[in-house]
Amino acid sequence: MPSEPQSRYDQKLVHVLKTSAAVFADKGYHSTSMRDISRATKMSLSGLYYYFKSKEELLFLIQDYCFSTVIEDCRRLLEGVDDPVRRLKLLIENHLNYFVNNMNEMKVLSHEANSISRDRFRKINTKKRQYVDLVMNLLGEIARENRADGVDIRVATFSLFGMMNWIYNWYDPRKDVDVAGLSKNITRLFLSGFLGERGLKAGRLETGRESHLDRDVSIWQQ
Amino acid sequence: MPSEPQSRYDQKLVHVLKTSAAVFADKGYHSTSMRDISRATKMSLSGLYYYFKSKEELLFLIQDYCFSTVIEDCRRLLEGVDDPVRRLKLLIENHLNYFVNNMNEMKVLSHEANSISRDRFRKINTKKRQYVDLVMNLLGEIARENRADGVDIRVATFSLFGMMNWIYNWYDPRKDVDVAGLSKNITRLFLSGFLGERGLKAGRLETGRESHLDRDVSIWQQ
DNA sequence: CCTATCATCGAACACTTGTTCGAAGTGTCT
DNA sequence: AGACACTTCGAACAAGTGTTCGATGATAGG
Repeated sequence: MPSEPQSRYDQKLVHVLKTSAAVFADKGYHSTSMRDISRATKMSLSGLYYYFKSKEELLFLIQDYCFSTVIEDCRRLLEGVDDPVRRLKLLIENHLNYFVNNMNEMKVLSHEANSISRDRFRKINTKKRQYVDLVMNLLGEIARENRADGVDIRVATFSLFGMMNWIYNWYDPRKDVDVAGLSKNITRLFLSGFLGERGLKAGRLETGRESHLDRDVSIWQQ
Repeated sequence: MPSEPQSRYDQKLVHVLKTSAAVFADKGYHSTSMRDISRATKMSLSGLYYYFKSKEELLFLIQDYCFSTVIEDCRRLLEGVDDPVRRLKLLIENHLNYFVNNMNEMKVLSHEANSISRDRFRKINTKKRQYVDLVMNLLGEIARENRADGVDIRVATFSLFGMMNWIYNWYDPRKDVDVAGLSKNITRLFLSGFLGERGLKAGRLETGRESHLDRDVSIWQQ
C-alpha cells in the first residue's frame, strides 16, 4: 500500500489528500466545505470529483491511507523482534514518530473516526481492531511474564492509546521536547507504571541506542 | 454556578442542554441540525431560540456548564487536603467520576472544543488552563518531593489528561470495570509510572477507604 | 376577569451545502 | 496531424442549513 509506482495521477491524488488533511485538521471535517478544499488545492470544485466520488470518500482515503501506513511500518519494524517489552517500545516509538510527522492526517484519523459511513467505518475499524489487539496481547504477555497483575489490561491498553493519541491536542514541535524525547517519556511513563517497580530493573527501560527515527516512514512526504 | 434556585425556566434549560448534549455526543456537533434538536427535545424549532440565541451558544452553554462543575467539585474536594499525591488522586477520581456519569457532556467538551467561536473559546480556555495548571503544578510538587526527575512535566501532564479524556472513545460502563476500578487503575498506572519504584512504597497508592463516589456531583441529573 | 409577562409556535427567508453534467483543454502514441 | 484517453472546468441544481418575526397560547398577580 505504501510507496507504489507514483504515476501523474497518484502524485496529484496524494497532493490533494495531504492538502485536504491539513484543512480538515484545521477546521474540522464537517465545517470544511468542498469549496474550501477547492481553494486550498487550487483545483476547481468539480475537478476534485475526478479523484474521489464524494467528500466522505475523501475523508476515508485520508484515514485509510494514513492508518495503513502506520500498521505496515509497525509490522516491518517488529519483524524478528521477540521480546514483548522491546516490541512494545518499538511500537510506541513508531506510533509517536508517525503521529508527529503526519500530525494533520493523524488528527483527522483520531478526531473524525465517526464522521464516515458505517460501511467504511467498519473497513477501517477492522484494521484498527487488529492494531489494538496487537497492543492488548503484548500487554497481556508482558503482564504474565512479570506477574504484573492488578491492572485491567483493557484499561491499560486504552490508557496507552489515550496518552499517544491525545498529543494532537497539545503537542507543539516548536516548543515541546522532540519526538525522541516524547517517545522516551511516554514509554517510561507507561511502562514503569504498568510494570510497577519491576519495570526499572536491569536497564530495560533505556531506549537502546540507535533509534529508527531517521528512517522516513511517511508516505505523504515525497 | 451549580445547584441554584431552579425556576421553571432553569429546569427546562437544563433539560434542553442535557438532551442536546446527548445528540451532539451521538452525531457530532456540526452534523446535528437544529431540527434534530427540535425533534429530540420535542420543542419547536423557533421555540429553542428562547433559551439561547444561536446553535453555537448552545454548544458553549453545555461546555461551560459542564466544565465549571468539574472545576467547582474539584475545588471543594481538594479543600483542606495538603499532601500533593493525595490531592492528585482525588482530582483523578473526581475527573473520572464526573466523566463517566456525564459521558455525553464530557464527550462534547473533549471532542468539540474547537467548534466554538474564538471569543467563547477563550472564555472556556481560561478555565481549562487553570485546571491544567493545577495538575501541572501538582506534578511539579510531587516530582520535587520525590526527586522524580527525568520526566518532562508537560508531557506527563498531558499524558494524564490523555488517559482520562480518551475514555469516551472506548469506555463502556456495561462491560468495563466500574468507575472506582477505572479510577484505581488509571491512578496506579500513572502515579507509579510517574514516580517510578518510589510510588509503590508505604501503601501510598491504596485509594484510601471510603471514596466520594456516592456523592452525586452532577448538575445535570436532578 | 383582565392584563402583562413568559413561553411557544408556524412559516418563511437568505444562504450554503455536496454533487452532477456536458463541454473543453491537455498530452501521448501512431 | 489526427485520434483517443486522461484531466479539468463553469454553471447549475436540489436539498438542507441556521435564524427571524409576528402572532398565539399559557400563567400568574391585581
